[in-house]
Amino acid sequence: MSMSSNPSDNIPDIVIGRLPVYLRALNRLSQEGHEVTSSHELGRRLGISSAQIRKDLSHFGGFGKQGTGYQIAYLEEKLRQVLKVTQDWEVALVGAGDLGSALAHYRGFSNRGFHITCVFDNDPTKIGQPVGDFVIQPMNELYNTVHNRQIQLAMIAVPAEYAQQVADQLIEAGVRAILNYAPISINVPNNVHVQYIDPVVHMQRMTYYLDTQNTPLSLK
Amino acid sequence: MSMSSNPSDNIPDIVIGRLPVYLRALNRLSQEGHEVTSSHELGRRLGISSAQIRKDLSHFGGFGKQGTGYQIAYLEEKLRQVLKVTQDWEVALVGAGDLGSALAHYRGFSNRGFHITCVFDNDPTKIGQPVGDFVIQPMNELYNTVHNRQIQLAMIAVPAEYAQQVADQLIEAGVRAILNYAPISINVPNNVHVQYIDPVVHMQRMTYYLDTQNTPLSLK
DNA sequence: CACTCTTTGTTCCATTTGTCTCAAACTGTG
DNA sequence: CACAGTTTGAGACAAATGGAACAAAGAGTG
Repeated sequence: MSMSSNPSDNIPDIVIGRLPVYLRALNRLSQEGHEVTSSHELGRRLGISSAQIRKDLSHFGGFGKQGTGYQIAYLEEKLRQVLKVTQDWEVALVGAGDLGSALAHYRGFSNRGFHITCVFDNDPTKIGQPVGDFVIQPMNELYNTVHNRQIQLAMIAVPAEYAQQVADQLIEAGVRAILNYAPISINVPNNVHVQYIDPVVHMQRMTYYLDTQNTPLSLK
Repeated sequence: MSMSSNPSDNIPDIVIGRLPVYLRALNRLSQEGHEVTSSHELGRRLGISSAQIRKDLSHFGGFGKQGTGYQIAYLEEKLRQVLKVTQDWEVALVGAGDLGSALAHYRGFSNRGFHITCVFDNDPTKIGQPVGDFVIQPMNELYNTVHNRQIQLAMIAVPAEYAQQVADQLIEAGVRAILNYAPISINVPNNVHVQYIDPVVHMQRMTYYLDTQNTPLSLK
């Protein structure tokens, strides 16, 4: 019973989805010099009820102590174990346009355990060009590179019309989790996970709540 | 009763959150030359049950026809009305680093109705520099610019340690919806909406489901 | 050591969310 | 115009999610 993070426990996806947010808040708390925290403090920072935080964490074991709260360093370590981010992960990037290049240069990945170690594009003028510490490879090298290195994570940063076929190729090569920046939904088998980042979708989720007013735009 | 998108109906947030995804799929269907679709077809494309799509849409009125399905152009228009994206929206961008610059240059916004029309940064060496069609403004101009133009939408692309104070300034100037790229949770009043984009969080939501294996990394 | 204060983890309950089912409506065909 | 085949939208039901409440455990105080 001391085993934590047993996938057979069938933890709801929605709970897993919150854990990275908790982890991020804990990182910050320890950066700020704190050593202990409570579900109440975390909840206040995150805008989540303290009961929910306690319940979420209790799925994986009792990490806190009554009367005291949670030892931040300890809880961070435990959450990293649950999320499997104690190890580093290699990530394949497909698409070396504006967005892909920005992702390749983004400094926020490596210090949190994700390393883009190969970049693919189908544009002949880009192939061979350096991006970050690597060289852009042609698409026909995708299978071998990803398969041989057993890369399980990929980011898609190609136009929408290519996203599905890129996803198919990645999955065939062994990728099991995709962060999709292309503005389109993709179909994948049940054992493959997808997360979507489309800024416009995120914006459209908020405009519903705003006041309509004819902002006079001098835009062509 | 012919009014759609009455906020007093109190539509669940989770329903609103799916509408932009439906809209995106409809855009694509019409691009592909289709004129009608069905909840079944949409569901297949999006990996969502057809019943859910019908129920979500029925919150806003009967947009379909039995035996036929949905007229794509009509449903697109209706969803745009519900989401209030028939009009264009001005967006303020705070932070002109790598990420902010990439956002300012991203072409995917304007053709979907979002226009970044001002950019702010606190770095004296950046102020006055052109970014896209605009010039980077100092932070002390934020209030007047945002307030005078009645800008309701903003993106935060500054380091985590500045995100909260930037959010506070934006809200004071009248912003009601924030797309936060800073890797930190921010506290806002109830009438202000926030969406988060943190690629690492999205990645960490997937590693839980992957096989741990010591990928031998030759990374320092 | 008694007493107060704090906080966790669990259980129970209310609410929310999603799915199933089906009557009614529409199309197309012969 | 009858009939077979689709598909919507609504209502009933089931599953999931979130929150309230509380016993138990620990810390601090005098």
